[in-house]
Amino acid sequence: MDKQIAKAYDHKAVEDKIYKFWLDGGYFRTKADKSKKPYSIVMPPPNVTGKLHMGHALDQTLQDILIRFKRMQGYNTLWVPGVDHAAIATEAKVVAKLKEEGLSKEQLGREGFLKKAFEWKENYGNIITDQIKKLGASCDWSRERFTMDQMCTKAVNEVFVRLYEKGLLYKGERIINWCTKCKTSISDAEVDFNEKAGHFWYIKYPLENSEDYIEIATTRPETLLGDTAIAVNPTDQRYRHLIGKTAILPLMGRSITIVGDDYVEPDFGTGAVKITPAHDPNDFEVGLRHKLPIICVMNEDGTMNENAGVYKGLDRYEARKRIVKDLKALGLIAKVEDIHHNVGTCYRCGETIEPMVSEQWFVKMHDLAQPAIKCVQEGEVRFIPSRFEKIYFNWLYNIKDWCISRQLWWGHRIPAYYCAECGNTMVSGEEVTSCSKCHSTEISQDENTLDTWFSAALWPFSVFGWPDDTEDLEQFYPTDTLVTGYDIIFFWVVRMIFSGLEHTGQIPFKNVLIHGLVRDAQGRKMSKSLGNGIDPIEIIEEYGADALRFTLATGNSPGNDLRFSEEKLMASRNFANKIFNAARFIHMKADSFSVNPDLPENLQIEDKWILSKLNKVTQEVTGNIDKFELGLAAQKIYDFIWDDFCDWYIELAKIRLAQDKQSKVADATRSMLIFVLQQILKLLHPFMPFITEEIWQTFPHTTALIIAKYPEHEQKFADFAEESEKFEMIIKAIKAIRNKRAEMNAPMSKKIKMYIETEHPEIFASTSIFIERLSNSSPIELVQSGARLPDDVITIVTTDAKVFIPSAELLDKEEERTKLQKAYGHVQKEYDLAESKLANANFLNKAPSSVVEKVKQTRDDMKKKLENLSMEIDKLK
RNA sequence: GGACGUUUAGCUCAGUUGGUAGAGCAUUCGCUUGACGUGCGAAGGGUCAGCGGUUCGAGUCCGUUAACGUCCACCA
Repeated sequence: MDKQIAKAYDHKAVEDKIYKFWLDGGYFRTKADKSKKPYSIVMPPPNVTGKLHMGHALDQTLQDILIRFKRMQGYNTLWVPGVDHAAIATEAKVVAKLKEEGLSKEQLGREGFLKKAFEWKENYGNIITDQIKKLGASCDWSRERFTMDQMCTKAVNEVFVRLYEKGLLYKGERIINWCTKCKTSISDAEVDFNEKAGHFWYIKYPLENSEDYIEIATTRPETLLGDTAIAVNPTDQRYRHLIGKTAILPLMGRSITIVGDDYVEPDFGTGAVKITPAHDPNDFEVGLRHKLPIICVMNEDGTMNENAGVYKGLDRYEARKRIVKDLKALGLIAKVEDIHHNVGTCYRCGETIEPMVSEQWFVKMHDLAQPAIKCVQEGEVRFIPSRFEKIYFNWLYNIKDWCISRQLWWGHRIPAYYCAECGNTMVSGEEVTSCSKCHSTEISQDENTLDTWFSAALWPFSVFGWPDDTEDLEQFYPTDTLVTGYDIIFFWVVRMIFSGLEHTGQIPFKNVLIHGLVRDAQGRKMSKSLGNGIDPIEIIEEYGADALRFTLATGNSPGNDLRFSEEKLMASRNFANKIFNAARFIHMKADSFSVNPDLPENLQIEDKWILSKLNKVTQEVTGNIDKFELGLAAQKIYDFIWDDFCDWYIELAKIRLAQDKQSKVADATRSMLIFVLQQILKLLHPFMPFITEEIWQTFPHTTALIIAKYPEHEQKFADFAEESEKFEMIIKAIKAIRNKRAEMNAPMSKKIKMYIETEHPEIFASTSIFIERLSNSSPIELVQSGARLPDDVITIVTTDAKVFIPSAELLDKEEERTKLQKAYGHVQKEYDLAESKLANANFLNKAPSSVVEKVKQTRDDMKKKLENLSMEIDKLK
């Protein structure tokens, strides 16, 4: 630190250097060590080809605060970093890149494509980890994992095999969500419902052997081609007689039956529903109940297939237009309504989802969900804030089977093998080369890959080498805290919990700290399409990682969204600068002064005051962090540093040092400055690691700050409470004098004369130098009640003292009297309130005695003040 | 349709087991103070969304209403 020249903190000169220092020192690396209590966090893995956004920055900051705090408390801390292969997202990016080169997936073939994808991963995979480092994340990079590395893949295969053998996995034809753009199935959780404008077409289906029609309404006329029934509610008088009858499917001429089913709501639409089991989840269920044929009329790319008759080959929307036109021509369109309805879209690409019957792999969820519900109900896993438990339960109570197969190449290939000879299905973690039944070698592996979240669900234990019985697993699993946003509770948190319980028999983590979204200054969600995203790296460049971290950690509470603003960032940067300058000052005054690790014996009252405050803030901050109230903790440290330490203690120390540089008192003050600064650096380190470590190292030290012991509550400091309170009287007096001076337009540059009347003359006498300097007064005179004073004095009344300032020339009696009367009114109100409480027998009986004592104290104080004030008001008459 | 969140100073937000409200920014006034103007000293500004209840006491707990927002389900 160039303490002679630099007046402002330069984060650019510090952050990379300090990060390298930590890395070189191996402070992030952890060994399993049974003699120490473990504390572990597994990082939610960002997408391997992604870029750091503010959401990550928040997430990582919170984790790093917890890890650094626990590390300093002496825990054996481990923070495991890693990245996710992000199946759809990455595959889509690679496909887009290939397209630029005039290539397609299909042209390259599976192996060729995967080669390209791995190249892509190698090129871009480090970007995000480098960015995480910029934030100061103290994770153990020697344990960095990738969801598709060998270790994780082993876990994925093991889990697949176990679930299969347990009968919890099945392959079957079910209705799934199909994205025609990504050309893959996606799970229910991956469908976003967006309101879109559409139409409601009322279509007449002729009844067989009749002139009559039955009218249905649909938003997707093209699915008509796959209709295999019409359903009505069995209680519906209008249609009851038609149940069991047959209608003719328009355009196709097929006979379809009319069935009765409770699913149909008589009041909606026409009360009759076309049933397309292959293209609607509800219809699929109806189809199962009535054993209806399933006719799929669409291809994977959203064009109509051979079952679509003359519409074959047309895109689904083109087919829709043609079908409507043709129906119109036949006079079968009764009416068309404009409507707004919710349309399922792909969460990745935004394309309208096509529900479609398809053969896929599913995880049976019911049995897996039960222990996951229980462990949260019983408090084994705790959500912070707890309201998210409700959302968690709601999802699990209504859970449906999880479609885990994806028609992608980038991901874990499903370890299922099929025999071409006998059709046998074999599931194995090892490659299968011959059939276990017929010994044929005509074996092919399933072409599909697994949902990204399938591997992510195993993350908390796969990173430790599960299913092997590793030291890491034993020491660090279950992990302590998972930190993540509320947006992926369903995708991820739920699945990790049931997976952990099922496969390891243990919960994956004890606490789930949920944070909100980072929004822009207008409160909008940051998104690529809006272009309102703020790049954390640019912010770090301009303001520093410490400032960014502090901004993200303060002024919000768990689970709530936070608005990102430049103003807050500036305030955080200014805070860093404030600390830097405090340290610079201490270097100037106490450099080469070796601090005695034991505090000096001759502590002054102001020393005891700051130690008492420090002790209190230490205790509170530790409690707050333990309760995940990181924002509160940061705020308290901020206030202590800025207000108590910088604005008061350092100012007091200046006066002490100026008194007599050689004295023992001055030596003690120098010790104190260094001691308190060091405690401050420790307290703040988890929040602002770079600047604190940097300053720490400019003072004599035995260890790096990152592993220094976090301050603890000290009884010897707590014992200073009484004296500390006495010193508060002096602070109050100084504040009151300054206040009055400002009011009276008596600038601080003008020296004034003061007399003080108090019941605590010894305190005021011993600290008179502070009062004189900090309110620019000539030596104060302590006077007794009733002492003779100059005629025209302004009086300042505090609880503990009356301060008289002779300043006839400044005094406007009338104005002064008005002010005093106003003050009297305020005090009177406070007094009355206290009095009324004390007159209330219920209060006296029921309120805790400490509260009663406090109120009594207030009443007495206010009474004294009132007396003083009224005397002064009288004098002014 | 169901659930949840928010509503506190001009703005953005804190408020830890209930003990008559705080910060940052903004505004106004005063400071060329030997760490820092990215600073120092001060001031103004709030019936804590409305109503009702529990309590000696409610921003804090319960009920209800309103506005805004989010999530889940989903109507063919």
